[in-house]
Amino acid sequence: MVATSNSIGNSSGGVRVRFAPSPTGYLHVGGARTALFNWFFARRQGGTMILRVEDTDVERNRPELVEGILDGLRWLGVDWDEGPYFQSQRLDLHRAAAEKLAASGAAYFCDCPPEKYAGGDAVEETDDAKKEAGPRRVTRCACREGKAGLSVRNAAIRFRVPLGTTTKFDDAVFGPREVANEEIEDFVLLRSPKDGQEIGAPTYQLSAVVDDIDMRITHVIRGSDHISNTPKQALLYRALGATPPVFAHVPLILGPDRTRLSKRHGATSVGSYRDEGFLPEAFRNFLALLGWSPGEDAQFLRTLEIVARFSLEGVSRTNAVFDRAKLEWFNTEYLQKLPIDDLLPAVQAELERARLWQPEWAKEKREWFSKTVDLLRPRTRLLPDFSTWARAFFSDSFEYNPQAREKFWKDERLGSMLGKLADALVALPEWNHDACDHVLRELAAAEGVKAGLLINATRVAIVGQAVAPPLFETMVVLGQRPVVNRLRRAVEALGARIPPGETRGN
RNA sequence: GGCGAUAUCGUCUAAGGGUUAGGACGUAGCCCUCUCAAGGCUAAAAUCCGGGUUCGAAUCCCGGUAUCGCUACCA
Repeated sequence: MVATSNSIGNSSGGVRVRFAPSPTGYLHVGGARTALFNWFFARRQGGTMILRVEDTDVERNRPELVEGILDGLRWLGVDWDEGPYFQSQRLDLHRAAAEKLAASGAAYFCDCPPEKYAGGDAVEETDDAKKEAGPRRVTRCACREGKAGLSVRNAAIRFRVPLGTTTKFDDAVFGPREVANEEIEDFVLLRSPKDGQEIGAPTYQLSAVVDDIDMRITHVIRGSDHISNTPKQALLYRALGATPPVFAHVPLILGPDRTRLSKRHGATSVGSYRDEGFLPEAFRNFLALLGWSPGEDAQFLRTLEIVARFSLEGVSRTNAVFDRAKLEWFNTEYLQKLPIDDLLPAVQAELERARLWQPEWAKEKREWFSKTVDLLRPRTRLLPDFSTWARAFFSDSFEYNPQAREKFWKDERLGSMLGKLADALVALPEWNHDACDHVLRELAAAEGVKAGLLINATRVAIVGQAVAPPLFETMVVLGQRPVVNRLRRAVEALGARIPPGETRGN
């Protein structure tokens, strides 16, 4: 066992999983999916979710990024029961483990230059001749057998991989695996001390295993890029006297060109999807189905349903391409199908962001707000649509969409007709769908034009868009006074379009 | 180069010896219609290649190919 003095973890059994990001960048979609799978599994099993920040790489760490990663997780709806723990604060535990391994002979001091190991095909430090012949072997240097004159003071500690045998582990996704130990290099546990340092820094392999043991992790769910590291870790577990956890490697997420998802493919950070106005639950649903299948045809799965069905058996072994079009489809599904009360807070946040929000919409005019959002949502794709495309529903200050004017304000008679429509509407004693419908169609008949001409022109006049909900429902939520005012404003806009004294051809 | 994994419509996937190989996204068309969506209907679209095993293979085995991963004193 590892030192228990500053041990974490409780004594109760049950599933314990962790998400362990390193703060070298933002939370990206691959990490988010890994976090999500851990979380689904923990929640499904009634287990414990632990967050651990793997910040052992002093060179690349950016501590200021940690908060952003946590924000991304919170937005995703991934919560954790323990942590965040920081590996940088647990170095003593890791070092103690390395020294213990060195003392027991499971590890050894090595002062060879790193370049010797990099590239990995130095057969033996002595003869170059053998490089050409035969299959390449993993580097084993003389330090392994106790090199003479070795200065322990500035040496690294390497794990002494036991030769002549094989290392096995079971993967819940990929099945049983076995590798010959000859293929496993004597990886570094503790880096050589930097100038002025008393003792070196632990590596990922060491820290991860020591912490997983100490935190009593039962299931390591992580990206399949770690599958090749796993034999090393299995070896470490045993050398430290611990039983390896269940490993579950989930396939990687690829860009449309089938290479690993990266900045080149555009937005890869979770934050950018939040900023674009995706709903977290839609994003979760999309990510859940990338590399996992419930085994039936269901696509639209609320989070609770996913948790209820999640199992490691359903995880795929094939890397998956991130398909933005499908993500957008999920978002429109949620925009349309969510119980309206679940959607309202998200729309409110969007309107607040756009400085369009009126507090009364959450109080005495809540009913109106709910109806309006419900009317708008079938035509929205992203949250900002509510404050841009649908701006006229929440503000008197809006502009006429140029394409809409072009398309529906062509007819020269429109100026006078919209004026007459305003006059007729202002006289209406009751403001409802049928009354508006009746007035407009009467006018169209009297003018000898199709109702559609007037309907489309009116739509542009009152909401500024060519695309909007059905007109009479729109008029009802907007209200009588605003509709009349907007029609009169449109009459002016239409009049201004044609300079006085000038006739216009077709 | 070495080691490993993976391979079903363009994409995500279902089927794990016997199915017209199913669903979803996207695409195309039709219906609906006051715009545009939504919705409904329809269509095109796949078992990487080659060998085996078997009465029968997408499914099991072998080889090839492709892709991805690892091959750091990064994580």
